[in-house]
Amino acid sequence: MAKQSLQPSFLAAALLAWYPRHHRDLPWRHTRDPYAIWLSEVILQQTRVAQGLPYYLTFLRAYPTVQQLAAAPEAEVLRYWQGLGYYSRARNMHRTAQQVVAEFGGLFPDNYAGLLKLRGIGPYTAAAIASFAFDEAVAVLDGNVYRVLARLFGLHSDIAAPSSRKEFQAVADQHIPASAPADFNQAIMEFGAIQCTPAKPDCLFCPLQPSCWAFQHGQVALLPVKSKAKKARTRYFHYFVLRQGDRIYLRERREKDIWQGLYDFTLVETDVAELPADELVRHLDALGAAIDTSVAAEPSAAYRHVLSHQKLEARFHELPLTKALPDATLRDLGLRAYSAAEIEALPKPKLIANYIEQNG
DNA sequence: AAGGCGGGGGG
DNA sequence: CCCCCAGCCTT
Repeated sequence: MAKQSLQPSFLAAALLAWYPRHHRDLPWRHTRDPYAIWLSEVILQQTRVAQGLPYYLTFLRAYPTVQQLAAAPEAEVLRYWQGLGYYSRARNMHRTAQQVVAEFGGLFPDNYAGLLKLRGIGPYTAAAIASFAFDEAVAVLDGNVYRVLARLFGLHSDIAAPSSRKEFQAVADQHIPASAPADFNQAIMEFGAIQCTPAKPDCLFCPLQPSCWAFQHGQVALLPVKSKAKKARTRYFHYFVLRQGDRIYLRERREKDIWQGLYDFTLVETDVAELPADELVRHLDALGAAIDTSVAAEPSAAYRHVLSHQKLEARFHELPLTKALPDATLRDLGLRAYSAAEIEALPKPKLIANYIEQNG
């Protein structure tokens, strides 16, 4: 078969022909509302469609407009985000909603450059909103697009390196048609998600197979080039589940660390798996905690929780209190006693939500 | 440029 | 157990 040259109009035509026959029917593809598009794109930034879809529907029902999101308490916004991860996305959305309402009268900027200035909106999300909501001809560059372009054109730059962006963006911008920027962007991402997948791409039935550099050179499995992330470190968390009656003490995580803005129990972190017994006693004394030692139990088995950059090993010490913690302790540690209903409404890391679900 | 930030699915 | 999936912000 003769190799075809991959001209801009040819690639666009092929993708635009492929898209209507293969694309998934997803709710955010039926709206031109920049607010709804923004929400879907932020959720999809680091989340699979199957995982993000229910969150999109629930979130949009809770906050149908940017005004309603802006007026919500941050903890409530985070509670809707619970389980999705990368919680700075929700915190940034909340702050940007407030800015859009306060400074722009509730109207989003209608172009790429204006959108890019907003907190939490980077090159990808700005291009997505600008093209989907406002028909601006700026190409999106996400993981799918990197992969498709690397294979089609034989681009060997490391896609994990920030410096590669310019090269890929230039190629993508060269191929996006001014007549259908939104459909082109949807199509090339969907093509990467369905046809030109990371593993075992469907080259046999690919309309671009004759003009695909990687296929013609037997390098489909070698592209894109991507340097490896470094290994995750292990952290050991020793949680104190301080209970008084049917209430449990929790605190908001405010430090610059994982799970900012979410609630968990007070804890001691060590670099060893087991907390030495004398360490436990010392910390409880420091808390001013009056523990019912007749009920106090051994710590739980280890709960392993894997993040992309950290491996957590958590043990939970169930500690029934005979009286409330001293006010000074509550102040120092930011602790407060919450009822079960209050705890349900608080945003919590998956690890903590799982533990409470299993242990009341 | 490098590091930090969650949580899934599949082999 | 390993691998893969990734955009934005801060430093």
